[in-house]
Amino acid sequence: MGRSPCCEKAHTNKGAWTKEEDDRLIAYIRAHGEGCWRSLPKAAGLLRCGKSCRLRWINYLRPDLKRGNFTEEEDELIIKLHSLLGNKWSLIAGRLPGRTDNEIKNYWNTHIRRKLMNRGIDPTTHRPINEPAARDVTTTISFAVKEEEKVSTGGFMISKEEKSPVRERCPDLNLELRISPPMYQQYQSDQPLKTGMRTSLCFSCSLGIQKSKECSCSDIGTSSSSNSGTAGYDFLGLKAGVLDYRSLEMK
DNA sequence: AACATATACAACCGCTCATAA
DNA sequence: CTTATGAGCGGTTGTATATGT
Repeated sequence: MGRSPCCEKAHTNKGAWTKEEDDRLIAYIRAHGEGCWRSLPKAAGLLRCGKSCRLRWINYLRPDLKRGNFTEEEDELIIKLHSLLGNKWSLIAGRLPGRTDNEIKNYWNTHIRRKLMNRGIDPTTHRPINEPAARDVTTTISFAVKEEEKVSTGGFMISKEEKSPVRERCPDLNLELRISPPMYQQYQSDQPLKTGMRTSLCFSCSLGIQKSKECSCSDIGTSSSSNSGTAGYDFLGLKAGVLDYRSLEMK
């Protein structure tokens, strides 16, 4: 079966873009907007693959790009976000206006990795390089306001919880981020459910994205129709204004 | 000055995901 | 449900430039 190639490779240019190609692409997008990348090259008179056009536009030609050196604040934010999100460059880029995923990825690989190594920190795990076998500590994103150790990380609140004696097999490989809706746990554990209170949420709602079509719980609970779009949990601190989840989406 | 090596970053490739037919 | 397609993402490569010998 397989799939057809994204473009006719035999008749496409590769490598660095020329000024003329850039101008053509800019002019076309100004006139028609971003749209179907596959058909764009032909329509714009470019001998380029659609993917190549998209990349060129997103990474270089977009008018809202910042360019220039990264500031110290951006460095630190990237480090914090990377410790939370891993190599999710597009998500990280979503928190840095004017920066692209490709730019951040390159910057990470060329600058920040070395910077962390010099600090004695493993850039992959964000732990001290010489730290003996990792302790059984799991990083949990929690939105509950509890009086426990919290680290503010670019808007996220991170708590470190010491786990039970049950040890995981490969603690070094445990890079998961546990996202736990705290109120749900609270309801389960120590509060009798009030009448009409939501007992469970579909995944969409638990992420704070209530899609009316797929949502299986929109008819229960207390969320009114007026705010159903943002009902559900305060995912990544959305409601608290700590982090706007929607802004994590790309560009 | 000439060459070797390191660095930075633009661009490509292959894959996954979402969606429409 | 299956398949085809387009878009997007992350890893990797290629090349221009900087630096060292």
